[in-house]
Amino acid sequence: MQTRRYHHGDLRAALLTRAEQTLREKGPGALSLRELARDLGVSHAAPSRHFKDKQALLDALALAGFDRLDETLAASREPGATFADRLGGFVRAYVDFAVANAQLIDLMYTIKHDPAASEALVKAAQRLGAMAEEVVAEGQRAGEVREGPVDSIAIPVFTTLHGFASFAMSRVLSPEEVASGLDAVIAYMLRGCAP
Amino acid sequence: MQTRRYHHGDLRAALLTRAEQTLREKGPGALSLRELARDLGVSHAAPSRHFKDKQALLDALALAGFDRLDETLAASREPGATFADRLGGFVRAYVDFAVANAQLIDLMYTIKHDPAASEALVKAAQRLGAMAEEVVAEGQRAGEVREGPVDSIAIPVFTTLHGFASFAMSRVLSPEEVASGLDAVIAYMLRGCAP
DNA sequence: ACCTGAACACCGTTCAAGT
DNA sequence: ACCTGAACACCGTTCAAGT
Repeated sequence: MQTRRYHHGDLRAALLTRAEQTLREKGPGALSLRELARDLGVSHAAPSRHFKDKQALLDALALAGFDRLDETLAASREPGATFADRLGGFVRAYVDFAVANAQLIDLMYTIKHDPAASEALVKAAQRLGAMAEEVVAEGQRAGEVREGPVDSIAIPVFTTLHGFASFAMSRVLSPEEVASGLDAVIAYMLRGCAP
Repeated sequence: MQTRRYHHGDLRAALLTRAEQTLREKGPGALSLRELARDLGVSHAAPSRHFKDKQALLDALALAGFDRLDETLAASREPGATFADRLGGFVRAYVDFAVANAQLIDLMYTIKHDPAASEALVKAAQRLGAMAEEVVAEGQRAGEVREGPVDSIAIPVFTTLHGFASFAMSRVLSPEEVASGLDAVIAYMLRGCAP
């Protein structure tokens, strides 16, 4: 018989943590504010103090996802390496994250189709694009990537990366195709980038 | 004062048509079986005769989307042309469809993350992959595409295509980036395919 | 065969009221 | 400041009953 504490401490953070957990385990359809509140031992109206509506919670979740992906990608950087290694590392880090956080990645990217999507999310996605751009630009500086407008190479590269990750998360590609396909994809990207 | 007819004629088809319309106009969040039934002048329980639950309707919608995309791509085939033209045509047709049917494409591909996703949907997506594979294989036969396992080229190509379409639908790429980026992407794909 | 109407167990959101 | 409890207007799904 546990007494319900009046204050939760940090309900906002608790909501986000729990929400991501059920997103991962039961999918986006199973995400309910009321159930979240129940799980955390709080009244069903309590979440509204921290998120003005359900969409606001989803946005916060997606934004946190972008932040974590950013960190993951930044941590995978290998400054000294060759372009092939740098690109390969970037791609593997992105795909690994996508596979490990399929539902979250999906939330991060599908939210933007909504006309009312928050500007912050679009910016977060564009930050990732900028990171890919940087990898390509450094390759150009080193003479390992063909010359020309960075975007004419960075956009195709990021596009391939995201598409592969997207297929890897879904069942369009089997796990074996993902495993064996990754090297082929990286080789193909390198051909597309070569001078 | 219109009387409600008892039979609807073809309620199933009417439900699908109306559902796709509201999906397009108001997004997936606004799709409700009860509202659909109301719009069609039928009781809220009537749809259950034709779709066992909401997911079944969404699956049918996605499946119809794959069929239409298939037709669109098949219609864009130019058998006599060079590989570059054939690939370019395929890519443009896919991207155009994606931009014109953003919410639908999203539904088509996100549904598969659901563990309970219908096998038919996965197969439909794989049919598209097979079409891309065919374009690449024909390019190989003509000596315009590098040799090796078809998948080692077809998967990267389809992956790039889907990723670009996905970014084009969302707001990661601005409309200008999409317009100007398409040619760059096709050129990059061709470099990745070149012998 | 196809649909209705009522019922059930859920939602998200709002708002006075409590501490 | 933060939370509760009740209220409102919605959902999806099921099932006896109607035609």
